[in-house]
Amino acid sequence: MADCREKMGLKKGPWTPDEDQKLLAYIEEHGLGNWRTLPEKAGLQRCGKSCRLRWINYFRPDLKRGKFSLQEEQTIIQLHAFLGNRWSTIAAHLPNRTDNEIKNYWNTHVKKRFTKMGIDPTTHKPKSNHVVSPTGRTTLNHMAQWESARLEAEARLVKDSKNLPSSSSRLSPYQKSCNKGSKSQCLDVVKAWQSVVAGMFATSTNNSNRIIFGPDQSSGNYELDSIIPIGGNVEDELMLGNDRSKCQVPELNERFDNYMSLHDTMHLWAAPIAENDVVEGFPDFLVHDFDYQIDNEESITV
DNA sequence: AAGGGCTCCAACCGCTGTAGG
DNA sequence: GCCTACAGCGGTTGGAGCCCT
Repeated sequence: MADCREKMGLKKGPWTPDEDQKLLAYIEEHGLGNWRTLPEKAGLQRCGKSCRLRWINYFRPDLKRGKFSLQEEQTIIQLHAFLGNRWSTIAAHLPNRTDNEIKNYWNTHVKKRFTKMGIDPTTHKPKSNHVVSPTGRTTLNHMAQWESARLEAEARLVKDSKNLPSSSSRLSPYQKSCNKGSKSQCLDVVKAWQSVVAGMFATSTNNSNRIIFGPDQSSGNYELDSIIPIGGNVEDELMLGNDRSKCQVPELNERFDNYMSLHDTMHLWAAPIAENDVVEGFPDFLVHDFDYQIDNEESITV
C-alpha cells in the first residue's frame, strides 16, 4: 500500500457519515478491488489504506460488534498463549471480529487483568523468574522455544495449505472467506500445534521413518521436509530416564521443554485458588477450566 | 459546574511479505 | 536478482467520552 503521505491534502482522522456513505456506495456498486484507486473513483479525499481500514474494521458485512462474550475472551486468551501478538491469526479464529478489535480488547481489558493478577501478559505466566509447578518440574522462560514450536506448527499449516487448490493467492482473508462455503476454513494453528505435539510424542510403529522438524542444512531455517531417521523409544530419544542432561536429540529436548512448559502452565492455572486470590471480574475459566472450544466441531483439551 | 485524569477504540504509521514486470 | 506496487500486519496515537474530585 502506497503511503498516505504521498498525496498532500488527503483527509485524516475520523470518518464522516458522508465519507462512509461514499465508501459504501462505491463498494456496493463495484465490489472490492484496487484500494489505491478506490478513493478517487469514489470521490473520497482519503488514501486507499485508510479506505481499506475503514471497510475492514467497520463496514465488513460479517462483523459482529459489541462486547466480547466470555467464550470469545477465552478463545482470545488461549490463542494468545499459543500465538502471542498475532492478532490477525487470532482474529481468524473469531471470524466476526477484526484483528484491530481483538488487539484493542487485549490491550485495554485482558492485559490489564493479567497485570493486576501478577501475571505476565506476554508469557501468560506469573511474574517470577523461576516457578515450580505442582509437577515439580521447573518452568523457566520458554517463550523462545514456544515461538520456535509455534512457527513450526504454522509452517506445517502453510505447507498443507499449498496442497489445497488455490486460484486467489492475493485475495484478502475476508475475500477468501467470501469465496468459501459457510464453514470457516480459517487457519487453525491450534490443530497444527496439536499435530506437532502428537508428532513429537506419538509412539511410532516404524521408528526408522519418523519425521521430525529439523533445521535445513543449507539455510539453517526450520524446514518441515527435514526428515531425520531416528530409532528406539521416543522417551529414549528425548532423554535417558529423567536425566535431562543426557538428552540425545537436543531439538527434541527443546520441544519437550515446550510441551512441558504448556503442561506446567496449565497445572499452574488449574491450581485451586484461595478465596482472597480472586480478582474481581476475572473469569473463573482462566483458573479452573481449560476445555478449549473453537466451535461446535473442533475442540482441544489441554 | 469545571477541569483534570483516565479509558477506550478508531485510525494512523511504519514495516514486511509477495506478486509481477 | 532487482524494483515497484500493493495488501496486510502489529505497534502506537489522538481524541471523544467518562469519571472523579
